[in-house]
Amino acid sequence: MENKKKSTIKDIAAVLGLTPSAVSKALNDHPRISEKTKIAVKEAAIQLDYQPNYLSSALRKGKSNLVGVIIPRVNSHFFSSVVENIEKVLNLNGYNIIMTQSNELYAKECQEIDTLLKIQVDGIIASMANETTNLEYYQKIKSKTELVLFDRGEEELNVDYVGIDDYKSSHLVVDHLVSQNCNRIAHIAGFQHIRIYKERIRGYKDALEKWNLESKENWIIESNLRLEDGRRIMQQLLGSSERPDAVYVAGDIAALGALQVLLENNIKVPEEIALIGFSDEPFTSLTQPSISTVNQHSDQIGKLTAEAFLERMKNPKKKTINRIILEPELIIRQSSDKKK
Amino acid sequence: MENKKKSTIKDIAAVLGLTPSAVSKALNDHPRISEKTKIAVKEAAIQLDYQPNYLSSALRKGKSNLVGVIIPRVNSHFFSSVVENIEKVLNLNGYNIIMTQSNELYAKECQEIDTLLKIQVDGIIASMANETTNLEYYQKIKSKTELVLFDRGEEELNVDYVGIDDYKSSHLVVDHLVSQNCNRIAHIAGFQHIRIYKERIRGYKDALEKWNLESKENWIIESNLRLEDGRRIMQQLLGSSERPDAVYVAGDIAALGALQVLLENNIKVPEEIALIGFSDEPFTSLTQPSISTVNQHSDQIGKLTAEAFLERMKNPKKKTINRIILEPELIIRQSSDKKK
DNA sequence: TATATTTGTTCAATCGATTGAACAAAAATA
DNA sequence: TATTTTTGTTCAATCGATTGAACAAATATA
Repeated sequence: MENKKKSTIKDIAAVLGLTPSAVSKALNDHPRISEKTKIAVKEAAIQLDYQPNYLSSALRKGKSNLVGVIIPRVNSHFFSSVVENIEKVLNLNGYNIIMTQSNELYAKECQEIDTLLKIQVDGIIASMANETTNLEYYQKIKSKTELVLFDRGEEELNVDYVGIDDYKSSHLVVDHLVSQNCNRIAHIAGFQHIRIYKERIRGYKDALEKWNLESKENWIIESNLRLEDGRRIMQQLLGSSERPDAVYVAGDIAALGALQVLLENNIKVPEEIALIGFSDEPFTSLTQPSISTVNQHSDQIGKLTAEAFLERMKNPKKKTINRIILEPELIIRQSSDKKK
Repeated sequence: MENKKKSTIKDIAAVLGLTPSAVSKALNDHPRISEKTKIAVKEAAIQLDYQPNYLSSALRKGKSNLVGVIIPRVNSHFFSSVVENIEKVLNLNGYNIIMTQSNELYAKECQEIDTLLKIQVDGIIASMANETTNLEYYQKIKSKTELVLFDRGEEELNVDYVGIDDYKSSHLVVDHLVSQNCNRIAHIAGFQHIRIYKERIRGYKDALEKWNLESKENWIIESNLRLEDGRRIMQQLLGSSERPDAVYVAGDIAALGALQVLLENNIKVPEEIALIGFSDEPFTSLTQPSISTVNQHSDQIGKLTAEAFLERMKNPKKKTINRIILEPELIIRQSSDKKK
């Protein structure tokens, strides 16, 4: 009763009295095959519910048409939006993607890389886990297949990259806070060993200097930027001798944690302390007050990353590296907008 | 300079002066191969950084060792936790998973199914999209490969299934609310065409009846259970002539939306209106007040689903269907706990 | 010593699709 | 009519690993 057999070109060939190779060529629109046979073959293929055996053609062609995508976590609007857009572009070009998440863990990331290499993907698009400092596994990818990075990338890997201008983002944030008459601006930061967070810190410091504002070392606190990190650090800032009048958080989730603590302590946001997050996660517009944040253009990043990947596939040994840096956009919401 | 060639058993054979078949057998611990050769071969394999070509062995064996997992969305703790646990169990058994999301859309789901079938997965584990009512594509999966469902499943598909007792969950919720002296209990529900939501509604009605409570039809409102749905429906309930004193929401995100509206209207939770969600998403313990909810044992569901799948793979033509139903657990938090 | 058994390896076919070369038939050109 | 060109198809090798059968050598048994 169960009829799980799949039909092959052989079956089609048998039905039409042709050879498998003629069928294959007909399906692939080979110029030497007559229109008549092509039509007959394609009809028979539909009749028999023929699905090409991906494994065999991939083996023969030396190309799986699968692309591995590694992201730190998927329950983030930024990453899932990027992946969605990568998928959209790659699907149009005949690729299918396999999405995996590292959960920000180095060990998991290594395991995922091994899996992807094992199933012979044609290339890997990745954004590195927070934990990752050892680049060995990324070197391994490079030695076996193509690699394109987005958002979280390391320059020394010397691969194609798409991201935003993190340094400039901090300037946008600080400039805006200054315009709101803030002058004691703290920064709940990500870890410096990750390039994007280092850049945000550098931008933050330079922007403060630009405005002749004090830059206190204990106003820059690095963390994993989880919700609980935001809460903990905000509490710490509130307890310090000199309270900031604005906090710039390098991630929205941590910013939410910080906001929770502020509200629990009956601190008026933005009047007493203004708050700005990073990434434009959807919930930032839903909180009370809504949270100002930086839009990273996840859709654009996804699209451009996929295009960079396709470019690389077309030209695997091109020496020049493609680095695409997008302009950040500050989204001003209630948490930093002191209307006069 | 770039050295992206991968070594094959041929290379190993050449190095050791053996034939490829001897190498293959040595690597697979064939009994007829001598210990000495096995050791030599395995050593050479490491030396040459040999990775078996997954495509060729999959083709030969007629088995890809890939399992497709389709979930409605990944930015939900429930689903990502289930997938994580499925992956854990399947990895131990030599399978790799390909995770895809339908985004609750029927069209996307169909597309993902086609992709998975195309790349010849050995089976598919899925939880159906909210939108899905046409089971044609799931029938297609059944006709081509193995299928196991969890959480969102349809009985008429007649496949292995793992989920919780949704009917009983509603009883737990209502019983608890009654114990808190609530007697006007509304239900923000999911759509009836999805079995789990239908069961929750049925349990809710029966539990009300059990306690001789009025069951008003306009206190059961179906939706997609997104945040905005929760907000909209809560507003609607507040505006109605007879306000409920408790609201049972069939999803945590919608419950969060409902809570936001309650707080915005300065309604005391749980004193004036008690609130209970569903799924035990992590944020439910972080809100102020924290939200009571139903724990679906996502880790267990993942583990058991994977095991059901493995069982099915071992015995593809077994006629009896495995239906595993777990006990729900009510987690009482501030939003429904009126301490005496 | 002759024969049977065990052991270690090679041979050759296979999975399904692809592809350049070969070939025959039809059409075009000289 | 003879020769070249075009067209439509088949042949055979290939991708890399697997596997049953075959074979030779070593060992055991009669």
